[in-house]
Amino acid sequence: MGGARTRRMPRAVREQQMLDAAVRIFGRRGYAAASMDEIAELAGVSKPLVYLYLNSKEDLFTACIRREAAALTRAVRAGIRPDLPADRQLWEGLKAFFAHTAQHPDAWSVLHLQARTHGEPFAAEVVAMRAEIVAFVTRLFADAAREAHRDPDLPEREVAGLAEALVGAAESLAAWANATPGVSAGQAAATLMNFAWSGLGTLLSGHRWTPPTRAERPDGV
Amino acid sequence: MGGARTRRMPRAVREQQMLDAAVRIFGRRGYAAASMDEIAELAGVSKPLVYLYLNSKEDLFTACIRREAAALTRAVRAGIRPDLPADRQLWEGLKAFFAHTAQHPDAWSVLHLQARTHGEPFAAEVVAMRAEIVAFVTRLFADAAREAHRDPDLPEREVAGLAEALVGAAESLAAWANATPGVSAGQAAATLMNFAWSGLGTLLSGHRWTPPTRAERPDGV
Amino acid sequence: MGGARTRRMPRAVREQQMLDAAVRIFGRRGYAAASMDEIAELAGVSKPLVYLYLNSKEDLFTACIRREAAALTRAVRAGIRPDLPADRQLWEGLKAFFAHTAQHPDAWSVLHLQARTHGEPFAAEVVAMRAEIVAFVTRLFADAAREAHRDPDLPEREVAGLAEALVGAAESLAAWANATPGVSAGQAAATLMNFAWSGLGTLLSGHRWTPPTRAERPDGV
Amino acid sequence: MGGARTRRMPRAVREQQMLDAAVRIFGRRGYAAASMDEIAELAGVSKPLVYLYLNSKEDLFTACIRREAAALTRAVRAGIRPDLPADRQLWEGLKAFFAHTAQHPDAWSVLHLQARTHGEPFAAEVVAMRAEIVAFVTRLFADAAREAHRDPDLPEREVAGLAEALVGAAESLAAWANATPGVSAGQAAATLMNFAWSGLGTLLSGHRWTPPTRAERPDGV
DNA sequence: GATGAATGAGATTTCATTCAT
DNA sequence: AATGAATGAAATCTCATTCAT
Repeated sequence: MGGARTRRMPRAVREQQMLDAAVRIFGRRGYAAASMDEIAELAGVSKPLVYLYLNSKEDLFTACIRREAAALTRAVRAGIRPDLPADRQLWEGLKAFFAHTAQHPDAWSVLHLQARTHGEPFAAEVVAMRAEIVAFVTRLFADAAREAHRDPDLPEREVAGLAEALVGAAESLAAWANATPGVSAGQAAATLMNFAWSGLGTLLSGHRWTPPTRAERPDGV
Repeated sequence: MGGARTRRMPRAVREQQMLDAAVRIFGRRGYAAASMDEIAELAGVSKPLVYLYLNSKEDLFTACIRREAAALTRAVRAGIRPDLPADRQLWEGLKAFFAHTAQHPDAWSVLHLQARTHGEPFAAEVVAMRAEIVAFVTRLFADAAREAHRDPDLPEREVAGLAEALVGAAESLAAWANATPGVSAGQAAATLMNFAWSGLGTLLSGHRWTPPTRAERPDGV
Repeated sequence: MGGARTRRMPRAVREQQMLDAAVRIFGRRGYAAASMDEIAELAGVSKPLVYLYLNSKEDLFTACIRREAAALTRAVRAGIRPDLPADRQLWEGLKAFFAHTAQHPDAWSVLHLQARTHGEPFAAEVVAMRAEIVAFVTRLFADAAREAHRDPDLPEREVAGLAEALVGAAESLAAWANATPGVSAGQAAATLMNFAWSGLGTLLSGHRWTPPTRAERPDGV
Repeated sequence: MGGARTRRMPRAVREQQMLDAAVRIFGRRGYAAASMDEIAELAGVSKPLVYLYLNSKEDLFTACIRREAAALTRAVRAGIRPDLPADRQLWEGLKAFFAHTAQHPDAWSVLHLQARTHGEPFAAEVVAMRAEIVAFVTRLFADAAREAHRDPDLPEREVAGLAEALVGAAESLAAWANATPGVSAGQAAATLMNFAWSGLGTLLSGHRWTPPTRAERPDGV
């Protein structure tokens, strides 16, 4: 009763402990370099139990990715008020994103680095999550155009590219913010908002940067 | 020269063949999953020779990173005319970057993905390369401010963040352009220029997006 | 009794269910490849119960062998009328043997194949059963000699060899009859009777095949 | 030079040593219970070398079966003079068979017991070898009929059954002869010849054992 | 300059078996 | 009477690395 080392726990609880340990090890060592021995030890159980519950190293990795992808999207969605204007929604979403990745760096490593370094089965899980976020950002950009009462004449492909760029920048800044002491989630979000929203506004007002014509630089790549 | 199966070649040539093979395998399988057997076979030599020339798996990986980081920075630098205005310099640099990563996807995978998923010794090489590029972009931003004859009142930390965001967006777009059929290096560069340069211009003119005050959202994160 | 999933049954019944499952798994997979997990699942009980009742994998295997050896000898004995002449007794015994092995192929596999591929403890059980059958056949052969009113001058060792050969042929034909569609127990028995009883008659009448003398083949093995 | 423990030998030699060890261990322990560790140790090499040369446990087992099946058929064929009459051919073949199995009991165990206890891939190898031998015996039986200038009126299926029975009896006697001290290959062969050839002669002369009619035993199985 | 032969160490995975309820 | 939770021990297999020539 109230003892120190808990033995014999219900399966659901043990599974979460195992996933916690696995995310930490996978996030720090990478999939291949992570050893099931180490994960089991960190989870405080024997290796056979990990296999009994999670089946195989691949299944364990997949379970980690799924859990953390769900947690991240849940966190971002929870930060958003759909009734606010588009810029405010993006701002809240970015803040939630940077806050979550800062608080769960190993999980972020699993999603951003480790899962992508391996074949389709794993990468596909992350691609799905990313697609959801890119779609959300794309919708916000369209809303912004409507709110500005402009017919922006931005082709779909370009909007998709812009959303890609924003999400990519966010992913990159997450790593930067984590690695640079003194940079908070709010600061990272503000930097990105300034960059992105200003650029978007300029584009919507019809001003765009155009590459030099071939006449000027006939030797272009 | 001449014969069918070339044996006995000068060391420098053999080494490059080994690095070629290693970049391909490391880029596709990842560091841990790559096997020295496979690399040696692809290089057309025996394993002991790989060890004789490159010492160990770690050293071989480091040599790959160094060679490809140098190749990438060389390619970007070669694309730039320092006498042109800042926007044109950035445009040329981005075009060169996207062109090089598209032409050498395995090398880009080694630098962008594989090197980062492993401990300090490897990541450090890439960090150095990235720092050089970020510094270059930061300088361009400052040049742009001077050219606009504005005292932008942009604190250094923010400029660094912006450069970081731009480089991150570029890295992300490189993967996107490689994976999306029909997107050329030029198009990826144009998308990014629109995003970044327009935003930068707005910032320089003093307009900036500001987060809502605490009064409005007292429950903020 | 009555409900869908029967729980809580008397020990004797549960034990037979376990043995049924074990015979099937052991017969198909072999001793070592059979897993206690699979046996427990097929028996519809939990693994600890199997251990509670049958003690260990070895004990379980031994119990299977014993039960099936007893069942086979019982079946053969039940087919025989001791008051009939020797040839008829052999005929009935063979028919019963082929019928039983055809109806219980997994049990036959356990006795004929699996038990023999393992060390003394298991093989011994089968050896005992086999010895009983060989002794029975030997007795029949002796009876046949007496019935024929001949002093056959067959040394004991040779009779034992003949009985051994008959039983071996029967075992072999059992597998053949099981594997060859359209061969019934009666046909297998008839084939063997023709082979064995005719040969025995010839031997009893004093005609025997004699190997060539050394003079003819001085290089014999 | 002329040292005690030989290291560094050509691959072909090492492979044979490994097969020797594997046959011994597989023959005594069975496929599943045999451990690659034990085989490697008995062969005097490290485990990785076994895998390098023989690929996997399954491949190693298959290689054993193939080698020993080839050796056994070669031995039997070498013992036969095709220009002799049928009975002499059978006699020589049986002698060679019993001599070979007596001299290589582990190999015989691999072929007769272990290979059959496992799935198709392995059993198939032995089935092929056995089919060859059964075909040879069938041919001899037909030759005997021709030599006796009889039109035996033996249906093919029955001849096949007889050949099966003979081969089965031989297989069984091989184990018996190995286990019974003082029984030589020649004695085992003589016992079987007496049994088989006499029976065959009786059959060829038209006398056959016929089962009782249903009228006599209406309750037959 | 180049390689066939060989291995120590460690990876994932499975299994028979027991404890606490 | 019965079981969910848990494990020690060992299996197959792979890999980076070296030796002797």
